Amino acid sequence: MSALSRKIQHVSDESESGFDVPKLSRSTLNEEVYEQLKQALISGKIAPGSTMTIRSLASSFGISVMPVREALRRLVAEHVLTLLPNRSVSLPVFTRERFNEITRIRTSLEGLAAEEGARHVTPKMLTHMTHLTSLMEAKTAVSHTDTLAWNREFHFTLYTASKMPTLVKMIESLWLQAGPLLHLQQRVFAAQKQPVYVQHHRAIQAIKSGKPAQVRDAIVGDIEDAAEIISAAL
Amino acid sequence: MSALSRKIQHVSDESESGFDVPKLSRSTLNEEVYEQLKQALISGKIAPGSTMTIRSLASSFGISVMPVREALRRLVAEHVLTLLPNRSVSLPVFTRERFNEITRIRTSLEGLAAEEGARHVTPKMLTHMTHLTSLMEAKTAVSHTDTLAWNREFHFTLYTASKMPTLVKMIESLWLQAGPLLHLQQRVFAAQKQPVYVQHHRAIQAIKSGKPAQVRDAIVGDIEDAAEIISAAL
DNA sequence: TTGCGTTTTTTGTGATCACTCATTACAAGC
DNA sequence: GCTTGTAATGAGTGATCACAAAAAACGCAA
Repeated sequence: MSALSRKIQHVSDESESGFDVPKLSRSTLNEEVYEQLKQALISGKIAPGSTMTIRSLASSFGISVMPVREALRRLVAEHVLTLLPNRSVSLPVFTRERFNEITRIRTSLEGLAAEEGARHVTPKMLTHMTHLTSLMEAKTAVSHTDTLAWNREFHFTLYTASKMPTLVKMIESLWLQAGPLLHLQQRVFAAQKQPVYVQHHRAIQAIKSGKPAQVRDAIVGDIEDAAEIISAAL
Repeated sequence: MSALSRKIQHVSDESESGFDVPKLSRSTLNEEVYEQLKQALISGKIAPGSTMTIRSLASSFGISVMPVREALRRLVAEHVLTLLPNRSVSLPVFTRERFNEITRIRTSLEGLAAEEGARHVTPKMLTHMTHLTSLMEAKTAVSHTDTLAWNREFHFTLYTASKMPTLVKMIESLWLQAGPLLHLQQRVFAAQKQPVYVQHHRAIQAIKSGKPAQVRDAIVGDIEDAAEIISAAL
């Protein structure tokens, strides 16, 4: 029938924070397309500046235009894609101004999430974060994709602990917007013989000693360190 | 034909083709529906917690289901409406936790926008902001809707000056999410014999004396003052 | 009256078709 | 040769239909 199959999937259960959402949800085609496009974006498979048409995407997915339409509109609403005056969508090119703006917003929001998250981190989360950092620093050659995923989980474990779901969603949106550039950072990081995530360690230590403000500083530093690397390669 | 008519609207007057004036732009139905729903939301016409069906909205608009669908999905993507497990949408009820979260995010983002905007405000913008504030403080009885619109314009004039478009869009989204509560604030404010927008004056003075950090403080104070009022009435 | 299983209706999702606008190609005219 | 009007193609928008799942209504038995 189609390349996309209807599956039953778990929707972020967030067990300890006890949020609303139901345990099971059937995925729709437009959600599948949305996820696929998201993956394509963060893995850099889509060239910035390129426009995409509904029909071509639909035919390549083997489905009709409607789910593609909704997925694209959703990404536009999330500021990941932009709507051209022609009403066609494109992946915007990242200017240095836009990158700097996103970075400043990120330091503001993720700083808040980190400081507030630090107040609610459980010991289990902390060991998880420590584990993730050690994984990232392991000498064994790992794929950039994995490292990126670990880094992401490190940050969002902390952010989710803040119990500010709206804030976390906004940060996710920002990460998605910056998506095409994130793996660029990873490449540079990996070029160093042994990448050391100094700010991660600072954050972990600050959490242990119960200094939320220092956790904020560490996370902000982490973002700015990465931004510097990316900005140099832009 | 339909309750929503396609309108021709003036967009810009710069005509490079000699004299012929108005550039024409045709709005789509889903945008119309989106705007209508937005207006209904910020004017409090939709009860929090109420669910809305695509078909009923479509029939009341006199159009087919598709534009309504897209408009609703867009509002969901902007976190204004929520998607229930049934896949129907509803206007979420505002818990005190959610309101506090939104307020904290607002102080963070609008503080940034205010501080950065203060560095780029033109004299013309400043007089405009002063004028808006005096309008809001005028003794003559004005509608809450007007006051709300003036307040909104005051803030966004400052924010837009920051030249951070992504940031401004995110703030707009937050205002929309808080929309149903904003006119609640206005009602309380109007209950005072003569509302005085202290923080507005502080902001204006700080802009004049070139102290962006103080502008930030004033705007943050404005948000927190309003939040206190709303929180008390929640 | 209450509880439960069945039927009917409602509702969201996706496919297909028709329509309009934008863009391009092409050709006629200056 | 360059410009301009016109046809052709492509692409987004919206209407209608079909389908599946959820909700509501109903009926029957305890």
